[in-house]
Amino acid sequence: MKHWLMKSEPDAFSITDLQRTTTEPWSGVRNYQARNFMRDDMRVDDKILLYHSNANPSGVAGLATVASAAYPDATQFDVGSDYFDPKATLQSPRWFLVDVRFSKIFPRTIPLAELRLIPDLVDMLLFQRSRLSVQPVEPRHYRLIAALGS
DNA sequence: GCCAACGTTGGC
DNA sequence: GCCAACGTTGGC
Repeated sequence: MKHWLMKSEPDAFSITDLQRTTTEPWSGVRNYQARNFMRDDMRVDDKILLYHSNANPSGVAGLATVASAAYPDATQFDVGSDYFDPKATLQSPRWFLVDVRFSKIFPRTIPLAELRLIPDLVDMLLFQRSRLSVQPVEPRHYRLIAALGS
């Protein structure tokens, strides 16, 4: 099983929103590397750290799981959507997503600034690739952060 | 709101 | 294929 970190801006879609909808198509990812992780490497039941960016504070807000295999992101075909992509076609979709299932809200968000101070997390990809919104997480990093949020 | 980091686009 | 210009992300 793989472990992931996925970001959302809580003003747009927070972990509380995910709790309410239970399962959500993770639409709007428009970065090729992030797409490739979802399309090629994610499996149902993989574990996810849900990260809030542009938040107060930014940090890991809770846990989720992968709830589907990858499939085309419908918003790429929707002219009215912010995520519309004129170069995408039904025959050859450019953007893919997975469904994400709520599992837990942390009692408090673990702030990025606090994660940076934890010696066992120094090699987390999050710190070097701060703009990658879907990224793999080492199992030991996942376990440590999940424990912090319990 | 500022700005650094960095991913993408497009001319050549 | 290189790289400058540009746009976006995201912390603060």
